[in-house]
Amino acid sequence: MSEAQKLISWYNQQSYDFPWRQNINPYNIWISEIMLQQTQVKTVIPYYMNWMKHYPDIETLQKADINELLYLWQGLGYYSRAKNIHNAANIIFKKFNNKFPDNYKELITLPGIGDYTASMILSICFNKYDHVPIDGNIKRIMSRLNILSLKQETLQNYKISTRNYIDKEKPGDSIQALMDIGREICTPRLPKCDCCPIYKNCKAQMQGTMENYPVRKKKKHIPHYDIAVGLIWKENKFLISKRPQDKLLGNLWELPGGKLEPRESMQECLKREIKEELDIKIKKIKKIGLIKHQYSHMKLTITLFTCIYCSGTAKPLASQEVKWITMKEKKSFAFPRATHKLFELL
DNA sequence: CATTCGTGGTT
DNA sequence: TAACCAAGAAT
Repeated sequence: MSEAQKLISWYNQQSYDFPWRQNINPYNIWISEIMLQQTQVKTVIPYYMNWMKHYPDIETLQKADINELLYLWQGLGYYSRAKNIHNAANIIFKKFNNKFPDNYKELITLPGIGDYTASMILSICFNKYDHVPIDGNIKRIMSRLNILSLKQETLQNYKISTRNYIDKEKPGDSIQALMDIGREICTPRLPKCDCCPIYKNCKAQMQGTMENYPVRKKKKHIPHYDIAVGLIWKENKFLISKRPQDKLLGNLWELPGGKLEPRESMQECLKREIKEELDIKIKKIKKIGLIKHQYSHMKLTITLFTCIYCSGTAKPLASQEVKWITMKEKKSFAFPRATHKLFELL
């Protein structure tokens, strides 16, 4: 029995029944694959269920409002994924006449779909053999099987080694089997080699050096910033502003404020930022509390103040949208996690 | 090719 | 508990 056949036979004995595997079609797999990018299965499941309830197909999705999509995406992270899905749905519906592309050339042109996702859709939905999806799980498995050095860890190398484990009749099942092994068995730490159907081929397992692969790159220093933000009240409403589309947390709403500059107090910072961004003046600044929040590439300490609107137009100089809303109305806007943490201080 | 994109789980 | 990591893509 070939290695690929061993995998298939192992896969058939397993029972990982995720919602996107219950009715396999390009739309379902596409949405699940986008959500699963750099995101754990456990986290994705409730978002996926909710998404399918609201947008069961491409036609429903393409005519949806991006703000609604973002609202459902709240808390998932990497928010440009929602924007990309929306744009891609429009392209599929209009340019491809609502027929999901079944070839690499067209798939790869869609926003948010890269080599991995295109190959995954082709393998699972269309049972195509000629494109091998390489993700973090498969990299880890192949790196351990072949004890690859940092220099050998190239996409092409991964694809070549992975081919040996793909059954020509059932490419989709082969890939899913590898993903399941990577997630459940060949884990980054404490891999469960006893349960692995292909452990006999694994050079790292022979040496007992599994955790050394894949080779870790040196970590980058993560900067830390202090931020001051304000709940600016006018009557019973406060001000929120929409973040620019193509930057961090694009299209999400937040409380106005900004980064502390050298030799500046937090209160001075808040006044300056609000003057710069919105051209308004405030009074009665009072500290509420602070939260810490970590992104992939920076750490923030955000101090929350309340204050009273004094004068000015509240016209955003940076040309992003602003709104005065009541506390009740805030639950119909999409905010990033950090802003939700700030609201919890109240 | 290195950075920039979030958030929550895990050790 | 700080560090690492998760079904990557875009720039």
